[in-house]
Amino acid sequence: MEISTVSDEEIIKLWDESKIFESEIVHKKPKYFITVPYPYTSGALHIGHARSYTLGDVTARYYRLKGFNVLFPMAFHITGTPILAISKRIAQDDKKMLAMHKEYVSIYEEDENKINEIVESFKNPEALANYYAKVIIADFKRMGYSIDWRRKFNTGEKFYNKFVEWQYKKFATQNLIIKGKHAVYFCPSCNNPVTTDDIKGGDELDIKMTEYYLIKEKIASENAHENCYLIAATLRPETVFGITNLWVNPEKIYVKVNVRNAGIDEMWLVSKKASEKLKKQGFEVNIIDEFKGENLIGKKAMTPLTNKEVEILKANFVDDDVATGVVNSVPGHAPYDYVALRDLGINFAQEPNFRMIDSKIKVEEVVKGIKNQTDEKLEDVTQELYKDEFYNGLMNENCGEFKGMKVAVAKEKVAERLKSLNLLSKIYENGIKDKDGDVIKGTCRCGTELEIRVLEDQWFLNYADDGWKNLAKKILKSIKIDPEIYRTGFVNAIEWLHEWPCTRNRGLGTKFPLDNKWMIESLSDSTIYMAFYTIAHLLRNLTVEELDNKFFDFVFLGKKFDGCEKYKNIRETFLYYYPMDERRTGIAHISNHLTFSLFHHAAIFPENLWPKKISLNEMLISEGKKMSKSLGNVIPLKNACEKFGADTVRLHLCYAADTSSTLDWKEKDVLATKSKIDEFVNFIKSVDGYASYEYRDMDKWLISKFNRHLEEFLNLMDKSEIRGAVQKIFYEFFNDIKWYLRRTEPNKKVPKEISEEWVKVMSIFIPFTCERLWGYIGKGNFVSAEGSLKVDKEAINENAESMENMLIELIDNVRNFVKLIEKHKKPTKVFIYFAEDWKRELFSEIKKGKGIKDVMADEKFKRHSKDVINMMKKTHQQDIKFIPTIEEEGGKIEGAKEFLEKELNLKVEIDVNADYDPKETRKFAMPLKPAIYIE
RNA sequence: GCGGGGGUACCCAAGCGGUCAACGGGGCAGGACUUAAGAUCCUGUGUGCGUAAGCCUUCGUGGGUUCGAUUCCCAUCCCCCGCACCA
Repeated sequence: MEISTVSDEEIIKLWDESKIFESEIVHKKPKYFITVPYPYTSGALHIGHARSYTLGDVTARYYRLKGFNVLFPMAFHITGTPILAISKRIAQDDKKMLAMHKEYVSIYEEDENKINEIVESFKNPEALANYYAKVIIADFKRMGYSIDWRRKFNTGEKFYNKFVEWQYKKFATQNLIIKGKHAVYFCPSCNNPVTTDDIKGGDELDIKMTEYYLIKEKIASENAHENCYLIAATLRPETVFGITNLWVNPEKIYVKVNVRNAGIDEMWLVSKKASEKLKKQGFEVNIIDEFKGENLIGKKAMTPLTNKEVEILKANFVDDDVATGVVNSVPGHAPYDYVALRDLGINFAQEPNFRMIDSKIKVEEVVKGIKNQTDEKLEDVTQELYKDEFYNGLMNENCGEFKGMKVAVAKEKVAERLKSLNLLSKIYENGIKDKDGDVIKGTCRCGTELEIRVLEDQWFLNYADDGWKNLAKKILKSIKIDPEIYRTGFVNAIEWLHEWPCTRNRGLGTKFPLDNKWMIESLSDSTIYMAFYTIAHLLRNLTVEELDNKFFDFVFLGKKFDGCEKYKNIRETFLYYYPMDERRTGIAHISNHLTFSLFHHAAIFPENLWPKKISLNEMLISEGKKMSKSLGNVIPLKNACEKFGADTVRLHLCYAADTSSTLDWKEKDVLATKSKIDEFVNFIKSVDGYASYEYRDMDKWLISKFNRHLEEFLNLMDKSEIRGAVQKIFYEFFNDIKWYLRRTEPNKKVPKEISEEWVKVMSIFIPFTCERLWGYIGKGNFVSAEGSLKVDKEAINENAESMENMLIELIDNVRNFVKLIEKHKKPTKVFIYFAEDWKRELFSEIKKGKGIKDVMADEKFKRHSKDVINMMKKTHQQDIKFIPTIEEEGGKIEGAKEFLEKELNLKVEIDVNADYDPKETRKFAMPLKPAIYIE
């Protein structure tokens, strides 16, 4: 087949057949193992996904071209609830979900019936995952990704489960997994915990739960033997120092309940509704007595830490369905309390502990304009005051040992203190207050309002473990981060990570090996799977039973067992590819996935197998806006490929922005990239057919330029500065080509060697185009399989480049003057003069690093002292690379005389001795910068 | 508030102590080619001045360090992202 004319699709087929992207051990060759996170198979890929993958593929191709044995694998993530949630909603005939997936499927299918049939099949989560995996593979191939597909798998497959189980058993033996309490959203009618995917509007709304601190305030009881507490709920435990009274709603039902706390029975007074919530949130609660709130009014309770008796007052604004229905009144710092007391006509400002936080904004000031406790503005001023106090406020002398502490710090400290005195507990409420003070509560997709339950036996990865943290820090020290600016992100992430709940009640993936009722959470099963890639295809030949702990211990850690010989090649394969040389992904993953990956590598693998480099890129937006379904500006990857061609999409993703800035996908710019590729094709084709011949000067210049750009290109690629690399080898070299063509017209012969090398390098970015061109220029095999790329350093000719540069600048200069002169008369002739020999000698002195004093010692310079000082001021040692003789300069211009005359439309007179110099312009001439006179 | 990143010409965007009036792309204007359009190529594109190698003012704003700052330091204003159990 004539490859020079075939379509992208046919090239993909040829690549597949030739297996050039399948990597096998080659001991003589250096290897390069690069991965990009596997996609989640719940929908079609869009152009935003393609950025990381394309940069990953470009890197893979780059190293392949440099002669590395590259492994670039891919798999699919199906762990977690989203796929299940979609299936369920499709099964329930959810219109929105159906429409969305019909749209996705219609990207790939034309026939309406077929589309419906496929979406119908999505009722089965497995079918959904498989379908999208299939189309993603097609998309990746269409994009020309050089992936070794033999290693693909999905995270629900048995052999992968075995691998993850092995990993978690390892953590268990290292005591890195702990068990504890964890609050979750729970749907009472579905009878299971829910995640974002099950919450109505969960993907758009920010549904969160509110964590209330329960503060136990001792209250007298008829029974002197029991410990009885009024349980006030607050978001601000540090304000206990400012409590002047308590609020209870007289109209609502309250209860006295027996709560068993750490084996001790206590009596709590809370609203009846609160008692039910407490039960659900893991408290052992028995109702002893039930009464109206008014029964509590007038009684006194003791505030903790300060041990002050305060009175319970009535307040109708207290909601018995929020937390406990008992509220601390802190008028000095809570506008609501201030206004409520003012409404009651109670004077409280005399209380010695009225003010307990010093900050700029004062409660008395913010409430000035507030009419009464139902005023809507109260919410605004509360937020304003709280924000100021929290971030800028300091605890004052009323706060005992906490005096002088920042409020933000004191909040934690006071809570800890109360906890240690057994005077603090927590309760969770559905929803969090938004900016307007409205509580947005989570509702299950089934329509039921969610409640909060506290799970007692949730499993956590204990990232707070000091030993583990230190290992993660150590790994970070040794790993390369590109661009380096993101390193602090990792430092912070490692520092802040603590217990991470790593199990879920539901979802696809791997069962938690220590407790089979749990599933491993989706971020937690994807931390060291890069190691799995190296051997995934070999494991297919084994039975699942064989993949036990011994097996993985041997393959990954080298622990031998009887019969391990059989798996020697698997161990060898792993060791050949590991450690991973590079992981490429978006910066959004720094705070979780990537940092988890560091932790897990550190815990499982020996130091010599830790990953070597993480390369990162920013996100992508479209025409200045974030891509989102609601804006309808999501561009499916397949559509982009069809519209612009995969090569254009690839090159544009590489060139349109630096990796560390957001890439704005603008159609206008994409089209410009496309036409640049067309230009490239035309150029390479125009080269065809010329045999090698004696190089002319301009050929040497072009070869020099090419090699210089190539050298810079290699440097930039090694630093993952892909945009800069493209600019050098494509855009800048293109400008050189244009110049070359102008200079050598009409004899448009470009050295064939350059076009070959150029096609090779460009195949990294635009592989389809280059594959065709490779065929066109008569090379066999695939350019994508080429494994050599060398800079011909010998060919880089600094002097030739400088001389050509002189010419370019000369033209510029002449044009400038022509513009000026044209206003007065029509120029016809240009005289060119060259710098006198003494200037050349002076340059050579400067180049040697001589100073003014050294130079002035010489009589021949002293004569021109004024000019010498001037020149030395302007000219720096490092700027002087080459000092030609007058003859060389003259020769260069002479050789280009015809060209100059044509370009400038002037007669050119080369006056080496400046015999005719009416305005004495020769004095302006410098080495490599001839002077000109125009008339 | 904390943490991170950033503010560069009409727009996007590189530069991160001297070669910078500032790479590259887009746009715009003029020219070549063409019956025309398109494509392609060339030229120009901060301002004001100059028939001669320059001068003036400019890289958010205001200071400072330096022989020299778009680049370093300080202050200040503005924008974006993260602050978690969500993939």
